Amino acid sequence: MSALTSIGDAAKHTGLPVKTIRYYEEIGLVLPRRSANGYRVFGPTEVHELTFVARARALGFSIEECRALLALYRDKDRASGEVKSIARAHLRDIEAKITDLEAMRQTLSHLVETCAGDDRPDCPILAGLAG
Amino acid sequence: MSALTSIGDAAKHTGLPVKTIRYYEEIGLVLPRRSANGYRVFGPTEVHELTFVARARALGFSIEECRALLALYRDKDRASGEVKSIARAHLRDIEAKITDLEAMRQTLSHLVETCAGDDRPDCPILAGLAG
DNA sequence: GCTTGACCTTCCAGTTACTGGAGGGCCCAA
DNA sequence: TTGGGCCCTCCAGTAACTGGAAGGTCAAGC
Repeated sequence: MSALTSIGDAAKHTGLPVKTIRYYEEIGLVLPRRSANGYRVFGPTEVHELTFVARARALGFSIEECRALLALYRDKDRASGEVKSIARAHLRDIEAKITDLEAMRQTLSHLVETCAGDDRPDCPILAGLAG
Repeated sequence: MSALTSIGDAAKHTGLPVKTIRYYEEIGLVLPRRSANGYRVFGPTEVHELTFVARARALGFSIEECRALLALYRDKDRASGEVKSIARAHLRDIEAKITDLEAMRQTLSHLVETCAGDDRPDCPILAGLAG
């Protein structure tokens, strides 16, 4: 099956855009080999790594966090504590973002509810923003 | 009081960094006048507009949304319906982001909980990312 | 043998909203 | 006159792609 794939096939397997896979190579995240004609060639390892990165990105990890996680993923002798501490730090970031967004949602939904939203100029939203 | 202020004073009044205020001028958002020596001069109107933008940004509105809101803020004949529709669209964005982040938090906190986080290499977090 | 189309390649520019820094004026107080 | 604290402009960098131009490769069809 997935012995050696082109970038297009790797994209289909991972759900990542072709452009993104090229970008990941450019920044040294996942490095394919090259065939005689200069085309990128992805082995099963590289496809797995791309899948790994795609999932980590979907969980909101930054590229640098992905780089660190990928290094641990490759290192069969890693300590799971290292992985966990990266994940926990990211989890805190996510929770902080949720808190911020909840506050925005609260304020904004209140403003939206109190605005008539008709042809008249009076507007509690603008008034709220003006302070 | 706030008759005419320098950029530094405008920054203190609005809580915005000086650099950000310069940037807002550069993109045509809030345009101060200039004094004879080339320094920016902010009247009460500009200071109010900067405050308005600062609040809108704090609620997560993009610069382009701020530009639209500011145009409505300036237009005393606006229809509040226009403001409300911008705000409601943004509210939907915020809610969508919260939903995404909640899903990430859910998945990630589950992975974190199941990881021993010690010196051993076995790691449910990495396993989960690998799929 | 030649063309067509779907791949693939590189390189360059743009996106969002700033942020940092270099290099240099202006102005008031000691 | 020197110092410090403002102010100015311009340039480059950030994160993570994304779009587009210009061109090479390869198999299928006429």
